Amino acid sequence: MKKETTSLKKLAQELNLSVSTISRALNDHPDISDSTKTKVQKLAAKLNYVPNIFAKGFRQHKTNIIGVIVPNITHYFTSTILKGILEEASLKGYRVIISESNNDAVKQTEMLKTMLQFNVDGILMSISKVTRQVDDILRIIDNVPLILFDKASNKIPCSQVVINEEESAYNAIEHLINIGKKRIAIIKENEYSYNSERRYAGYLRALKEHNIPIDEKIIISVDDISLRQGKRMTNLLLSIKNKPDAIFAITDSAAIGVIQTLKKFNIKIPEEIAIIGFSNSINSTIIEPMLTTIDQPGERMGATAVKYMIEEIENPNDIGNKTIELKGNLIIRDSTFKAS
Amino acid sequence: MKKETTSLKKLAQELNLSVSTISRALNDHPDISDSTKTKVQKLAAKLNYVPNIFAKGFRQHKTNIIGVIVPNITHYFTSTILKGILEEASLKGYRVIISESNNDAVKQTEMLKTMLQFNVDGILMSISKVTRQVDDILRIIDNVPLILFDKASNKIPCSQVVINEEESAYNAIEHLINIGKKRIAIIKENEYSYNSERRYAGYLRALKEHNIPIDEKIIISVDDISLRQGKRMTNLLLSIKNKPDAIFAITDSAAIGVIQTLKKFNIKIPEEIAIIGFSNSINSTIIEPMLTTIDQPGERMGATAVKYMIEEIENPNDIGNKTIELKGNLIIRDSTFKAS
DNA sequence: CTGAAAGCGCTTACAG
DNA sequence: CTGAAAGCGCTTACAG
Repeated sequence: MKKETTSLKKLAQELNLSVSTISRALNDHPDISDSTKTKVQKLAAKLNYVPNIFAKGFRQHKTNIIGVIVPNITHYFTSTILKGILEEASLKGYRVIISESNNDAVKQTEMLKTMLQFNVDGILMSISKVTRQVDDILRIIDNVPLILFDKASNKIPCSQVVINEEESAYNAIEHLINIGKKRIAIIKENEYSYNSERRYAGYLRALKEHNIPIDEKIIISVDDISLRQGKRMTNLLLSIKNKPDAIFAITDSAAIGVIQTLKKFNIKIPEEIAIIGFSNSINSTIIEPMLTTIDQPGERMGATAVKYMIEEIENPNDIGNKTIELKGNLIIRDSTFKAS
Repeated sequence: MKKETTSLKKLAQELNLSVSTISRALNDHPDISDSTKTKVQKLAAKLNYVPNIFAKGFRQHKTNIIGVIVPNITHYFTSTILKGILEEASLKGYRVIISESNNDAVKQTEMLKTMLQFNVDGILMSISKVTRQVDDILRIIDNVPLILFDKASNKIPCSQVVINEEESAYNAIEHLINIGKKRIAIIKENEYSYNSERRYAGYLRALKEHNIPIDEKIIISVDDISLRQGKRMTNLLLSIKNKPDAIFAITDSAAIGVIQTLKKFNIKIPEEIAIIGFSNSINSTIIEPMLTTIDQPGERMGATAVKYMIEEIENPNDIGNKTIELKGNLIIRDSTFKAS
């Protein structure tokens, strides 16, 4: 049973003032005398008054809630982004409603609709891998500010906060070239995926700029870029006659599968085959040899997305359409370079 | 700029009916004729009507929002619990607001207050490690259903969903005894922590029931139970004259630190020293040797907590006060038992 | 079967 | 400097 909560009305009765005056006093309105203000504020504190955000939001068409949709909350990188979102939002007085799309486009649209129903002030989204139709998403944009992060899309005209995926991948490949690797394989995603496409583009550009021929036979695409697939694809790569001398797996977990398989075959890492992943997940320092990878600033990404979101919420006229790129950072470890 | 949304009023005007009738038709009220109902529902669909949950909730004193407070969203186990919470809540038509306490008791109280301000229908919480004062929490209980999960407290009279921590630890220690270990160290937490206390209790009971003397010298307490501390404490354990032949670290990350240090000193695992962790995190299968640990059903814990929560929300008279224990599952791997 | 009216807790233009 | 009143979008007891 909910206890009776103190409302403006109650405070008004207690002090023999009108509800309007109480409201103004609590909001520090310039019209109200200081003596009244302190009187009201004291009583409010004493009676543990908490404004009813719903009534307020309902009245002002503002809820101070930001909706967030991510494919999978249990991915470590995603959870660090969420941490950044929560922290920044909390600082600015916003609450966050989180939903998972589970990489299901239909569910994603559903979530978007519910978010609208909850009158969120804005939506932050990392789009599902299988989002082919963006029509549903575009329709939402009309009603409420939307900002995409991490898994973005150039088909959607809105602000986007991403990692410099292409450049990071480029740097990774260049590092492999610098240590003398000449035949560099990539394990990427099959389905259209923003991250995969961008990293693949960086891979291609690096090879081209260094005049290394591109060989389709060592460009491997998989459905889901998992540890298990990393293992399977390594078996495949080892079976071709002209083996690669380096493998760039576009996620850490796949890269770890690669390492585990190479170790099974007693292939020397990095001498025979070097490996690079992407994400700097915790695992990348636990696998032996430790994995060279690209660190992504998750918390900063989340905080940045929230900042731009609040900007748009508070200035509804200039809806943004810029892409903010945060820098990934190549972390060189034993899987590409032996210190000793 | 928000587009004009369709309200009951608009539908009413369009159809020359009253707002009351529209409301009833949409809610499938028995009083309304079928013909009116279909007419209204068709137009609503056509005009893309979405009810304003705030007006509704405001009116009915119900928001269909569940508040969730956790110490740290980036802990893998926590994120799996959240996944379960999100899924179950979504199925039942509830949204979830998530906040992090960062193990800060003051912030935790703040979060509780904000949750109340947002009129959440109920609060699900995993309490911060440093919660000494539960007064603030107890005050909240009066206003809204509260259920604790994972990090619980017997000082708070409310339903709690936890793992059978004590029994799981007991099983872990018994397993060590079964493989012939006689001098079993534990690395646990210093500060009061529900999980640590329960696991420690299981450790003590197992030793007692198997008539193994308890030796304070190999009962190690640390401030934060991290990988780094796992390493440091292993150094300490190796420095004492009568070394342990097994180490139970109450988290996987600490256990991994233990393994890494033992490997550095070329100590054979599990022959010389066996190791058990707790959580079955992803890391536990990547470290070599793979870690024996206790698997905790995170998603099920989250879903269970939500189920009981909705129960309490919908039957405000019988506030629960039971403890639901989910079973952890000992997963035996190479760090305690060599298959070959 | 349908409608008019009150009210949820708040803010704000208007009046004094 | 303060108050009375309208209204945000909805539901529901009351009336017919």
